[in-house]
Amino acid sequence: MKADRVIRALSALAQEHRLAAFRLLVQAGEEGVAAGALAEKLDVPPSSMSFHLAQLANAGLVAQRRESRSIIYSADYAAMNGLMGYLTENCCGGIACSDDAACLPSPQRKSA
Amino acid sequence: MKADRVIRALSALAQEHRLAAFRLLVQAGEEGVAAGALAEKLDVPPSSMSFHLAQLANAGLVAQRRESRSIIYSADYAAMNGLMGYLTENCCGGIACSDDAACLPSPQRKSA
DNA sequence: CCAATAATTCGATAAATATAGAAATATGGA
DNA sequence: TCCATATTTCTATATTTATCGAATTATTGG
Repeated sequence: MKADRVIRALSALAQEHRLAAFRLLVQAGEEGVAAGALAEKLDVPPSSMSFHLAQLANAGLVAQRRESRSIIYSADYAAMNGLMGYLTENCCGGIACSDDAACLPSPQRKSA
Repeated sequence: MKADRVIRALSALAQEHRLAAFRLLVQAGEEGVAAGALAEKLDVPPSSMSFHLAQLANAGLVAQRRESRSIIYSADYAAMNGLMGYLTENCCGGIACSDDAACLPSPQRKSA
């Protein structure tokens, strides 16, 4: 993952409503949630919600698909993984990285 | 980890120089890096670097200690873990979370 | 085609953030 | 004490971001 994209992802998540929306999407799974439903659940005007969803989409954190009149958003788990990986890259300079308290469980994991 | 603190952490990381600084600190480990060394390495004026480091510290992502004339910054790995955990909480609604392509390796991990 | 629904884009304004020079604060050594 | 070093705080300015009503675009059903 490139630095520029990581920053867009972090910026996208660094906002109350977007963070809340993303978490709802993470929990919703592949099925996703409609834009309007998110707006209602978060008590945000539709135009504001749309603005925020556009940022999440631009950062590649969510996918969108039309379903009849609604536009359904869903979390992109691969992007989320990429973000985590970038932050923890070369954690601790390789030393003591398996130490429970000091570092992440599996910082440079590529796949299961 | 509380939402407010998560947002401060994400905001802190969502900036070119701060993200770069944090990554250097993550890689440096417990030893840490002096403020001036970071400023030089990132080619940022000392006052700007100080501003950015203050944000990282305020977000709880880094610790600082004085060592003679220098102030040494180091990454707080526990905070980083907390951030990751928050983002992936209840990933996929519990379904298919072990699936390699769909979700994180160990999203709700509490300790090793 | 027309009305209703769902969402986005536009536009104007308010608020927060980044930048960096200058001044101030701490530390260590001669 | 005086000077050099290391960093932070102050201050001003430029830039970016958030908000949300109004207008616009897309879809469905009558």
